[in-house]
Amino acid sequence: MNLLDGLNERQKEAVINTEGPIMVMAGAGSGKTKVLTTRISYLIKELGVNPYNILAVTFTNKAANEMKERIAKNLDMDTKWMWISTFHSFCARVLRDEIDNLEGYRRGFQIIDDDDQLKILKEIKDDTELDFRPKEMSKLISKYKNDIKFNFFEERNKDTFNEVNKKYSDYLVKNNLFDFDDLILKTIELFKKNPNVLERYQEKFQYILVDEFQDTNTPQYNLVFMLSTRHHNIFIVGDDFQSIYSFRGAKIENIRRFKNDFLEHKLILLEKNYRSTTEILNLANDCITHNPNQIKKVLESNNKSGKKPLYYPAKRTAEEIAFIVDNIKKINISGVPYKEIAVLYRANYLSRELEDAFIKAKIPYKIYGGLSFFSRKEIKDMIAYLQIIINHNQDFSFKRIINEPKRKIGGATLEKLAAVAERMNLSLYDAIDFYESKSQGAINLVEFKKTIDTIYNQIENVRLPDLIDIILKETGYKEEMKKEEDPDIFNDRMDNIQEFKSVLLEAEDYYEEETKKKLLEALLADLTLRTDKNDTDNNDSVRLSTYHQVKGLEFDTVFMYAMNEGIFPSDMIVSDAEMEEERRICYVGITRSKNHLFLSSSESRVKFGSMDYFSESRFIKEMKRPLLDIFNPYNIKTEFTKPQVKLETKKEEKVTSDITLGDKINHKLFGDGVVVSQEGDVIKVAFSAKFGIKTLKASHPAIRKL
DNA sequence: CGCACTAGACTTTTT
DNA sequence: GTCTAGTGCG
Repeated sequence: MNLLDGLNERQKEAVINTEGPIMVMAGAGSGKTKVLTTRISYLIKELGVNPYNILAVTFTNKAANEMKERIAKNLDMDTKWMWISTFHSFCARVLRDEIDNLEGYRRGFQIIDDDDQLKILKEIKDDTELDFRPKEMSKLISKYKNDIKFNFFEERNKDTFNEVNKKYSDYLVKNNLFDFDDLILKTIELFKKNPNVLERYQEKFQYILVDEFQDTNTPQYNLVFMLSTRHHNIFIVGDDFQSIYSFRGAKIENIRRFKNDFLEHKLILLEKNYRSTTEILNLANDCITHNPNQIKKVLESNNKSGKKPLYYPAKRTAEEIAFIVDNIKKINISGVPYKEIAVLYRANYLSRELEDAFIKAKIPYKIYGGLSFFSRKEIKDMIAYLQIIINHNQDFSFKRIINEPKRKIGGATLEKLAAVAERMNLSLYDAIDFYESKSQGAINLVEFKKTIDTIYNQIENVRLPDLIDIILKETGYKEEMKKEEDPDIFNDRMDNIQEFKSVLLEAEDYYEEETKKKLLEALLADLTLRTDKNDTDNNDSVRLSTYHQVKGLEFDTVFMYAMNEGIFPSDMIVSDAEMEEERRICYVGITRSKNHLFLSSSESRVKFGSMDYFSESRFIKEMKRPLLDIFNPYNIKTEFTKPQVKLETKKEEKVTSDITLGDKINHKLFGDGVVVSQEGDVIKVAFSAKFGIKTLKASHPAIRKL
């Protein structure tokens, strides 16, 4: 089969124009991934380019893996070793190979995540007189590193920042650690200070491709720019309409910068949308026209027609949610699997109220967001153990697990040990040999060292998953877990560890290093970058998540929940530029749907524990009415009335909700009856023979307790 | 050292 | 409402 089959003219153009800088502006659903993967396949198959000479960078592991898979399929070859990766793992890979050229760092460096970063900052706070909030500081440090502007309220805060920032980066260098931002920055530093190294990579990467270009920040742009100056074959794909990560430093201006840096570039527009119905596209196009500073661009319809998006302005969240639940059921019965349905919202806290309703309605769902698999405590502990086993000198990991499980090695003992290490210029682990004391602490330290040595001596002879079992047993970790946690949590944690073991099993095949130790080294270096959420189980459930998390995905049916002013757009927005980005988030939401789109709002809702009133989102107000159908169960005018009645409704709900099993009640229409079942607000009532058993809402005004 | 209690935060977050 | 960081006590 020909690679180019099934591509439209524009897409083909983007594939076969292999030489020189190319900028592809690809609208939502216009076949961007297809173009990227076909282009790489084309380079290899038709032009005979060595895969090693191609570099493709993305932002998520998921996108990188998907590209690899598609190319593997196209060319029927193994692609796991190709340079198709996230910005961060690309940098990690370069740094691992070139670390000797980077001053201050050594082999076996470790990458830390946000959690670790916070820990270090707390440590700095405890060790100094500096007064700051670690969480706040970590945000500032990241902003600083990614060239994001920020202001200090007071001059002395600036001094504090500078001092903490200095201490923090010294800490990282001393402990041979990189945070996520460092991976990019230090790679740039490496290239700047070693022109010969840079030249090698410039020479190597004859073809460079960048996905989601509108999301690149300044350092990422600089990195890509540096690499491409030799061959100039740089291919970027982006969509300024979908730029929603400016808070992470992403700069739409990079598109303009690219035009200036590569004046001879060729521009290709992909505007033909293959995803959504005409009705959905019309709404998306209408939405984005309200951004004054956006380049005009219209998604062309695929002439696939469907239903108009349906908007429900509810009075109460309960009604709004009932609308969603009802429609999910209907859509599902009509043949759409749950996993093709998504309920999207602006912020994670909005998922709670939905979750309760989904449980009651017995709709399978999955919430995305929250802790990633690799940031769970037990997993991080296991990683730290592996780290310390193969590299005893990792003080950072040492500190994490020295008293985990509890070995009665407390702050005092550790401080003394740190002093010894400092004096003799040793790692904490090696300093144990010189810790001269007869205290219990000393005995415990030696005991710990023995345990680690015992495990170390076994690594070459066992399979990696078994190594975890050995750690669990030898260190007493499992026993302590069993003792400390209640059975449910214990089982949960063991399940996670089991999952981790399967990751290790996979790794044994994946990596080609000759010793177990080297294999582990390579794996551990990658692990922190594997933040993909537990995405593996492909059971059929509705997806609940934020708009940000579904960028790049598509669903048959999308619900846009809580379309209220102050929620979406968020009330944290202050500038016009931010409001435009907020509108782009709305655009991203709309364009996720293929066939059905539902939007809803509620006049009253509970935010942070207290009831409040919200007007409908400006994004709804500004949508041209003919593009939307309004759902109106009461058949009254849909203009919002001001909420005088609301407090009463609330009271009523409280008064009547104490109806439970066996209660006698009166219903305005059905007369007297007895409650025969109750599940939350949902009750079943046995009325007289004429009406039989009815399922009702306990809080309904027609019901009165007798 | 580890707990229990209180005060405060609470938008998004590809890595 | 719910989580978590920080404090203070046993």
